[in-house]
Amino acid sequence: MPSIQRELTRFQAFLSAQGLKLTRERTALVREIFGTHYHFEADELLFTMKEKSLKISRATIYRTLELLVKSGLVRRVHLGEEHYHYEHVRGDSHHDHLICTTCGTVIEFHDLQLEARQHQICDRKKFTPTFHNLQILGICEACQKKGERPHSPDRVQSIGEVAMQLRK
Amino acid sequence: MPSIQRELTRFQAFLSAQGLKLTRERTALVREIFGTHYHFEADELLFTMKEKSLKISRATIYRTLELLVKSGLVRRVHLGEEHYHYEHVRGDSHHDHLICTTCGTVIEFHDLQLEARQHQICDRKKFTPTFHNLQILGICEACQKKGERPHSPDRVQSIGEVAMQLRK
DNA sequence: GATGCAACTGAGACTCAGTCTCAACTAAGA
DNA sequence: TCTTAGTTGAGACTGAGTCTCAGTTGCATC
Repeated sequence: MPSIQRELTRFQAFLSAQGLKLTRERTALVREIFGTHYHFEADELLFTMKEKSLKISRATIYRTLELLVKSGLVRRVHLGEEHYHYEHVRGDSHHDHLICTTCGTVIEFHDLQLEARQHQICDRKKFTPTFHNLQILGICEACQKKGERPHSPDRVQSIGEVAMQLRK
Repeated sequence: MPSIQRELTRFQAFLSAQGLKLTRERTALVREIFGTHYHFEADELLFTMKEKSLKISRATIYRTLELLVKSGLVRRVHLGEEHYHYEHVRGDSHHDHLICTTCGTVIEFHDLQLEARQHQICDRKKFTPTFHNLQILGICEACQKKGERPHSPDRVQSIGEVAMQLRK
């Protein structure tokens, strides 16, 4: 069970440092986010909160997510769909994603050798990197066992595209 | 000067193979795309065509881009903004991007060692990759010389975000 | 060159994620 | 308890992209 209390305390500290308030809505959202999801979407939250009869408007959800991102508790990521996804920020910081195009599972990884090579490439191009973003799309172990075949990679260049094809 | 004629011929071949037609609008778009831009956006095209008094509707632009992507002449990529970008497909196939967050320059690169390491990671996770997507954000050589400082990378997790901050 | 017709086009309505506005409400310090 | 700045929800708005449909056009055939 995740330590929601710790997240709430950190969020409150962040808010009061900014002269902002910890409201009923913000508390409910933090509980929801850190209580269950690891990767989640804004719309998903909107839906879950409605289901739990906690009416929280779309504007408030987006506003709270923005604050959570600013506070460093949550991170905004592109996981291959058109829209944003969010994920909890934990002790370990940067990581990249393997995304299963069949079941949508997201596997995180962090590889020093890969990062080192990226830095070498930047050096060679005299480019000073500040951030990078890598997603690898494919089929996860479980789906392979179920006999899923990879979607043809030909012509497919963006994950958004894969995601769109999946939805059809 | 790029070989627009070759692209046009290839596009026409693709179209007629599908029982589709090479119209005035499609020809104008192919000329525009292969005549100038290397990386471009749908909206940019809409604007340029209007400037040249070649009235081509938004719907037609998106439809033609879809056909160009299907024909393999053009590739759809996420270059860090909310919306899509497109790029010419040349002989060399896959590559990744270095994107300057100051001036927007896009530098392409392809690195076998990097790809090999990605495959190793997938192997270890028993993940079958079909496609990947890597953007490295930072400051290009020219901007460094102009004394541009990198935008703080802290909290910044998606390029979309960087792009949005740039626009403000 | 004329004809037929399937494919194509533009205008504008629509969608969907996300943002903005504003009047009514509320957390929290004094 | 009072005050007030910050917050909320409803709904209008935005911008990229899609869809629809009536009118237009490329092109194979005669």
